[in-house]
Amino acid sequence: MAGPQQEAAGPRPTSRDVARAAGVSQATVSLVFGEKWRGRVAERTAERVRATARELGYRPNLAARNLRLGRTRTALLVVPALTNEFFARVYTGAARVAGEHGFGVVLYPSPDGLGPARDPFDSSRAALDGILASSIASDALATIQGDALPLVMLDSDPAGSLGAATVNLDIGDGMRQTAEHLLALGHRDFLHLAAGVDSWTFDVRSDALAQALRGTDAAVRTVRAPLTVDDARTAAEAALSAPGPRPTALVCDDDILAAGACKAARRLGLRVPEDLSVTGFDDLTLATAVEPELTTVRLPAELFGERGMTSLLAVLDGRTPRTDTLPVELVIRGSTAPAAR
Amino acid sequence: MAGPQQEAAGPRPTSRDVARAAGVSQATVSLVFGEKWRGRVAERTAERVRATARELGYRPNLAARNLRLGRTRTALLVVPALTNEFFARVYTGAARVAGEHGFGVVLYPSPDGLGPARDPFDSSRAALDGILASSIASDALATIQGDALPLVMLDSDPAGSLGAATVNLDIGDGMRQTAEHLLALGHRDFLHLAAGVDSWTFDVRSDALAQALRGTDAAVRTVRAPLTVDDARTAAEAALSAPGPRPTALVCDDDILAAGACKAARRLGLRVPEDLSVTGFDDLTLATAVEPELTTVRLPAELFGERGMTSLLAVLDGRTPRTDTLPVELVIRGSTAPAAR
DNA sequence: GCACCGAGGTTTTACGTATAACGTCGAGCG
DNA sequence: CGCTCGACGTTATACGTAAAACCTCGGTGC
Repeated sequence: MAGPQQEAAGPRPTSRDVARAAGVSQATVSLVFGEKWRGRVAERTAERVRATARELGYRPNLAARNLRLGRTRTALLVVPALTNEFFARVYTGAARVAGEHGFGVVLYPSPDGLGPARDPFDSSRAALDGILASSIASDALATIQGDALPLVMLDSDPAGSLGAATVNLDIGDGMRQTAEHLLALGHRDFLHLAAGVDSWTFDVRSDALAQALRGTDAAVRTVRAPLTVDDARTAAEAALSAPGPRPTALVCDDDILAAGACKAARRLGLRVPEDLSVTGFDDLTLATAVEPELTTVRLPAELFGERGMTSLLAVLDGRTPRTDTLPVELVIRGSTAPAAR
Repeated sequence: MAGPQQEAAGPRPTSRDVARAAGVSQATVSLVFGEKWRGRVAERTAERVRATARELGYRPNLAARNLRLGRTRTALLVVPALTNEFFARVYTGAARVAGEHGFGVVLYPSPDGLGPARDPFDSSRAALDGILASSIASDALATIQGDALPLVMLDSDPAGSLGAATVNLDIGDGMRQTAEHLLALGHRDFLHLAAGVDSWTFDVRSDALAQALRGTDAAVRTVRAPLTVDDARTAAEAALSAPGPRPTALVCDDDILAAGACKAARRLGLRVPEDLSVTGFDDLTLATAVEPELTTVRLPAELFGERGMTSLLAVLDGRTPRTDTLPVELVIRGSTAPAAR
């Protein structure tokens, strides 16, 4: 417990303190800690400096180093909400790559929106080198815009691009795979349960679904709901008990919506998948926790974050990152089955 | 789109550039941006400075400000994994409070462990003012220890405390409420499905459960499993099909484990809750997504993070934070029922 | 008429580090 | 012996900001 602590509190020791105690100049201390002392400092001296530093509990002052070097090795990740497992996984991937390159990741503060009174960047932007932004967090984009920092977008609308590099998920293809799977099972009456936010991703999914059904005799109706189990259940319950022919396939934009839809079905006395096929998106933990397990489009969330951070690091390095689109994969489980006759 | 951009790239303008362009001294610019210019700078001048700054696209250099002020308005949050919804919610609460006080939050890098080769603090600790650490992330604690930074613990073992302020969740009471609920339903044969990591929180839960059953004729057996749905299902399946009398109540340390346990029961042809009562912990999204909805102990995750950050800010402010324990609440849903005779 | 004052600035310095530029000194060599 | 050279350090400076200390000047009280 006694360890290498110094005499209680006092201000943190600086490189100058270490230098004085070790009988060398401040520059030498800096060299030793800079990992760039090959041939500049004798091993004996370096070891003495390190020992002294340890004794004094010295840690280089990051703020000073950042100022001196003009870079901070910190990137900002902008996502709507970490409580959504998808974005937590994006963060995980991004943070891993960042860490491997000695970078830290800061999150856009207060994802569920603190009052718009303050400019959130003013306070919580620890000095940054660059920004990795999910386009879903649309409200934050305006703030980012004014910024002259290097920017990489995650899944941005190619049309409305800011000229920034982008990493995409092939959401449209996921929707296509889903539709073809359901068509092959004989489904013709689709209900599309979409997330409440209206963004361009809604259009991508809707268009892909419509495209896939074109040329068939299948029809689709769309309902929107906020991204919670309860709201999805309510919306699905209403839609499924509406007059007219009941859909046999329920395509959801998210596993959370799908889970809610399954609950709605059960309340209405419908069996999944016998009476109603349900599909999701993301392949969250949720997808295999519910019964039946969800047929869903697996999105490579970690990889998404990794690629995004890799691209950002490339930009910071002066290189031009390739703009690529990550493939997605339909995972067929127990929530889909042949359409009832 | 043309907005207040300057001539393309070039190095970012500094306060000196703004000063020169506005015909004032650098100090004046600093005063204007310091929000502390009441009576020091005439309104006319201040407005002129602001206009010039806007025109040049000036943003104060955070690294320099941090160095000068000796504080960074940044706190580190140490949690095991953000993909666990509980910790994502802790983050959300902490980030909200931090944001309200102009603080940013950095996360301990690469929660699922990058190679131990590098000291993770070296690189990704953006210059910090303090640390908020969940004691669950035990491997990180050693690293933190050497640090002279202000520290607040989340749910720390009171015994092994580092003398740091602590915010606690009353996990033991949650377990007690669970046990009493099940006892009242007539259950006498308990199985305790615990998370795989062995930390002091395991002891807290085990002890509380044992304590609650003391004086009754009930018995409990314990099984451990890693914190995933699949592992929990496997472990529960094995335990439930073991020889001897089958437990009627399955107490899980986490909703994820409980979800896995429910799947195990279904595989074995047991109905939940008629044949087997199952309880969880945390009250995650999962808890109401599965069927039947889980009886579980709701932990105030956001509040937990908020209180922790509030305490940390108090410490940074030189005040002594009160060490309190947050109450938890058993939420009774559909996964528990009277014991079968 | 003069000391005083407050408003509205400016000059100067310090924060802790990294590194370019500059000694110093003993060894090697023609 | 004088000269160069590499190894090992040191001195000096800059990064961009905040703020203490210091000027200047017109108005005021006596």
